[in-house]
Amino acid sequence: MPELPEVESVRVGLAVHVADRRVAAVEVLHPRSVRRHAAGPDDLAAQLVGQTFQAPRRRGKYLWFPLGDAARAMVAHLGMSGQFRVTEPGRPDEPHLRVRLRLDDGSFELRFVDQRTFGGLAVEPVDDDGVPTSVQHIARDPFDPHYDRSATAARIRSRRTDLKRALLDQTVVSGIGNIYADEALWRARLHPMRATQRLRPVQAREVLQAAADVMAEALQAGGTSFDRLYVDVNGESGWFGRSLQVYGREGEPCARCGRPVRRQAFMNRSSYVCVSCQRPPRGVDRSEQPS
DNA sequence: CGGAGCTCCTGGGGGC
DNA sequence: TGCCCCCAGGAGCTCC
Repeated sequence: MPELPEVESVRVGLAVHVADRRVAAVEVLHPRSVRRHAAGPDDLAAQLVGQTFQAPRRRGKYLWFPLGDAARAMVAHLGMSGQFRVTEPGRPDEPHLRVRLRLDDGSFELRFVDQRTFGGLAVEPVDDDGVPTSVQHIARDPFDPHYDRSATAARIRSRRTDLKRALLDQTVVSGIGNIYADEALWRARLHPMRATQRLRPVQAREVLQAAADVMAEALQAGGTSFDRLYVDVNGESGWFGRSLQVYGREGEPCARCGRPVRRQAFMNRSSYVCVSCQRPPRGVDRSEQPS
């Protein structure tokens, strides 16, 4: 699923194609994909046509394209399955094509394709820092030059919840999803159910550093795939899951200790842990269902 | 306001 | 072969 490294790959790929391009026409093929644009599909199109995209920006998993008027931006979230494709006009529509943007004189198209429609596009005002309305509540991510790891660690420890929940909370630290949360926890040898308030400061800092490291490595490798839903902006499958040590590896030996990786139900989704390396806190069964 | 649970959505896969 | 159910999960929303 697209987490920070995947979204960053898309941002870099799109920068070449869309920066300084003018929007000639917008066609919304599925209203759900623009549901975050409160004024509706026609208004979205009207606000975009004639505008020029500036180089795309990103915070966490949000991507946005500042418009030439510098007062607004087109915000994009890929959700579970969103993709951008840059194509020539006339290429057959993808089965899950949701929004088509014709750029320049119509010589090429930017297509938003999204099977599960968890993602979407909207046009929003930006604040003095250029951050769109719907992104303002999102915390800075570990790649942000103003990201403060110690402050983020303190914020995690001030929460009254378990560690994985805090890592997934985009208002605490952004960009981390289920996959990189599991990877970071494994690297830091911390169990997902550890109480945030009982963590030592160094442990909170270490799991954040592990998250930053694993995401940087994934970005280097071109993002993570294993779900062919994700392709880069030109439709080429270029993402690899090779750096994942625990996620999706139920029953396989832990790369550190050789004991089998376990899959545990957590927050209505899956967590992959080595219960030998990642000691469960008291009260949590080491074999099954933590919550 | 913080925390937790619910819900949106679609296609693939397993079971029968 | 066909059908049903479960699963994947980001994040906004609601409720307490």
